[in-house]
Amino acid sequence: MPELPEVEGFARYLAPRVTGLQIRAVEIHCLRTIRPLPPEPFRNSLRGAVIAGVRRRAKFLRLDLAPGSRGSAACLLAHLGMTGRLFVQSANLPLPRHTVADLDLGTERLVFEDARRFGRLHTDLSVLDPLGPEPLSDAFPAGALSTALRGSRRAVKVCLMDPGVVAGIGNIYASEALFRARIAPERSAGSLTPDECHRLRTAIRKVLMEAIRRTEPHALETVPGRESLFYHGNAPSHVEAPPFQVYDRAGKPCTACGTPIRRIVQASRSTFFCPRCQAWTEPLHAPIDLGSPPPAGSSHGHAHPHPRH
DNA sequence: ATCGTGTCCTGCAAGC
DNA sequence: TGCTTGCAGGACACGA
Repeated sequence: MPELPEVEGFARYLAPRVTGLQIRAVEIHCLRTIRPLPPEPFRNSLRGAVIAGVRRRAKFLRLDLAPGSRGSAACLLAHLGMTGRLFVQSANLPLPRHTVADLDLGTERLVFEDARRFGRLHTDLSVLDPLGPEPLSDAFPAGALSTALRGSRRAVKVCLMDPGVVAGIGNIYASEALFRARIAPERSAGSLTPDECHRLRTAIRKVLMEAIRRTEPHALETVPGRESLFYHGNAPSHVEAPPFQVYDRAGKPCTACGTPIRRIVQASRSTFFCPRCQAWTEPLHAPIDLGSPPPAGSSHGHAHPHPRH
């Protein structure tokens, strides 16, 4: 699944390859991908436009279109969903099996491949409006996180995955950041102290920056003709597994203390954590059941007394 | 207003 | 071997 670091990798890979090229035609192979627009206005708004640059916002890839060029759209936004890839291949090569859309750029073709079809294409910038601060930007100051979490009774892990709180943190890096910050994922977001918020913010930036450094552009380049995905869980066998400390490591020893990593389910998503390093320091609560997710409607609220008061 | 859950979708792995 | 089942996940819709 492409998370923020992978999307950043795509932006860096694509920018030098498509900037300055004109979109001659747009092919939509899966209508779902461009919902809710009907396909014709979508195609027309892009046809003739010249790509002025590529950048990332949250997990969106943003292809800016030159203002003076034909086409009414200001930009093309791509969200890769779970299995999306955006890459350039020679126009005379056959399209991959799961191509959902492609742009004719002359001798090159920009291909959007997406096996599970969770990805989306937009020309409407307003989809970016509800997004919270960019975790790696200066607009994510130390106080921003504590302000966003204050008063929330939701679990901090669930809050981190809310794009309105911080943009672009997915399931993998939410678990990884909480481990780095040594904060239990089930803690209510509003119960975090300013110091814990500061630690969490530092951890978020650290895990994301390290992952961006790991993302190898040439791994994105070798895409045409390759069916397998390079994301976690689908990487070719010669690619080293990402050095996650807790994600997908249930039952394996914690890299810091050796305690088996535990998996729980929060908001229908897997959460991984070390029960010792991320020990719950709030007032007494019922022990967490080992290995199995908490029963639906469990007494979560009762088990965690109000912090303070 | 806030929060939790179900839905979309398909490839893969596990179990029978 | 071949089938069924469950799981993975971001964003969004919807109900409590």
